[in-house]
Amino acid sequence: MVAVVDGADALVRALRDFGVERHTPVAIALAIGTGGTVAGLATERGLVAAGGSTDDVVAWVAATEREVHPRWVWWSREPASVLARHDVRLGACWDLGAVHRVIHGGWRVDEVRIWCAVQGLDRRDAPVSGQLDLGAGDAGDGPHPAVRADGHLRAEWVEGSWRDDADAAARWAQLALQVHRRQLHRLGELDVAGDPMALARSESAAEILCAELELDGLPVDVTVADGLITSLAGPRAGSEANAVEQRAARDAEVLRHVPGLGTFDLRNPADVKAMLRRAGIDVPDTRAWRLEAMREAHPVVDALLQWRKAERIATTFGHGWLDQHVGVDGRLRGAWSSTDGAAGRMTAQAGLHNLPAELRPAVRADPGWVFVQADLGQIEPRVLAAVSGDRGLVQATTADDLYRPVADRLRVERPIAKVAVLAAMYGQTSGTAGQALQGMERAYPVAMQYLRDADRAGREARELRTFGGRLIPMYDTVAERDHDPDEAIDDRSVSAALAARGRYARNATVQGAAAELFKAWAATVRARLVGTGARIVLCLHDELIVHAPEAEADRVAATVTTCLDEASGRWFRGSGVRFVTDVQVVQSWADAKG
DNA sequence: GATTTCACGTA
DNA sequence: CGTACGTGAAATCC
Repeated sequence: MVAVVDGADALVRALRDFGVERHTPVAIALAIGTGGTVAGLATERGLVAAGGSTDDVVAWVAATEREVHPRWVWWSREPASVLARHDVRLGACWDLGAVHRVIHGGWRVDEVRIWCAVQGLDRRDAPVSGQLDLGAGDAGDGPHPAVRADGHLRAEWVEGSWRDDADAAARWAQLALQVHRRQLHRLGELDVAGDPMALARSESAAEILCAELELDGLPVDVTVADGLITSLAGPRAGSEANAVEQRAARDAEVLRHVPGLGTFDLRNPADVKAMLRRAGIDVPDTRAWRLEAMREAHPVVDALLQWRKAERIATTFGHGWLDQHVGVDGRLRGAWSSTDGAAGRMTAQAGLHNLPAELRPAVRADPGWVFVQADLGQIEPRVLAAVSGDRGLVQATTADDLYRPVADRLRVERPIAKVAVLAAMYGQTSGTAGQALQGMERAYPVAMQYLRDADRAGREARELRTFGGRLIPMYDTVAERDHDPDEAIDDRSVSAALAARGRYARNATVQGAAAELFKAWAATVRARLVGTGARIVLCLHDELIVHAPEAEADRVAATVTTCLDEASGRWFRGSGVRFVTDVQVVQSWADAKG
């Protein structure tokens, strides 16, 4: 049954006919077509097809949000982007792609992968675009117009043939609802200590957050940015010839320290290595940390390191970067991914996640606005305490500075304790960490056992999930080496690869759980800020920046703190672990003191 | 033209 | 012989 509607009241009325009452907990699938002029909704009892102007359709969805406040189910974040562009920010959602990544790991996702996974189909058999859809799998009408008799999605539907047709959009939404049911079932089967359902919800919310981060952007004062870049890398080049001239001038500052030794391309590491050797400095590579120790050996080293710094700004974060990624409205925008390939951290492009500290003064709140900047303190060891349940480590989290009680327990200085804890989590065995690790083993055996189990799972390429239930993908680097005929497979390289996998798995369990907590926190903050002027404008692994009107600053700061308690309470229910955040209200990112 | 290597910024 | 990511330049592969 498909109800065709042409207004907000009609839409809500149609939903009521399907048993969806005001504020009943219900999932409604949503597909929004071309330009937002077409929307299809699906409930368990019936479908709704809506068509009109973009403003109309957006308004109808917004009305449904107000009236029903459902959990919106969609294939991907696209509807959230469309709605956000029209300033409609929804509350709860279920993103099939995000949940797919939880269940199956990795970051690549599309409708075909999602569908094949829940239907138990082989993706390689799926029809591809351009192929005539007349194969054996296509005999007669199936139960759904988008699904072939062999169970695969029809290529033209995957490509978006439904987008101009409200009725078809409703059918597309119907499939989303079907996938949602299957994902719920699959999550219910997972055997993990955490709460996969809660993870699915917060990972879904992170997708909306990404859509909004892409739209809103990070406030940047272009004038300040321009000044900083100019002081660090020189003025904006007026022409290509001018740019070449500037580069040559920068290079000359280094090369003048090695007169008569030949000419070297500073952008070519092999050339740089040769240059240094001529100057009497022999290094295996020319990395900064290695050259740092050689600063005194020859003046060219210091000049080179300074050159590298300026070159970095000039090439990656120079005027070109500013022009390309910062809009005329003073917003730095890049694509956001809610999940990286390994542990599930958020990633961002356009330099949002690796902006050099020197440029942070340019990240400024608008006049009359402020940044509420918050970061999680010592998140990884606290998360380790929670996921492992090590009572001693849990006890240590009651301190503002977790490393203090750990140091007391290990009977070492605080810096040693810190190194020991980090070494355990990262799988480091060399250096000064080795000795302190012995103490860790005695003091926190449960946490250490947890890490060792992860390490072993990684070495053995066994399936491993984070506390919340995300599958950690295992890349079989040993097998990959087998395919390289040039490389001898000696025992050393095999054991090195195994050790690397162990470290990867060890770290991914901790980093992954931390990423999940962070996203749950960010999602909670986001939900709490809907309806206010404040917006999350940056997520940086353990740090959150909210752009807020000055008058709302204190309230937002309190919200950020409260939301951490809420999120961690849901995440690590009853773990007794204390999570802490340092919240600051600042005008510029550079003013936030770590 | 696409992929790999080196380097370096962030957490 | 601590992990992850994105980016740019040059070398390298095809």
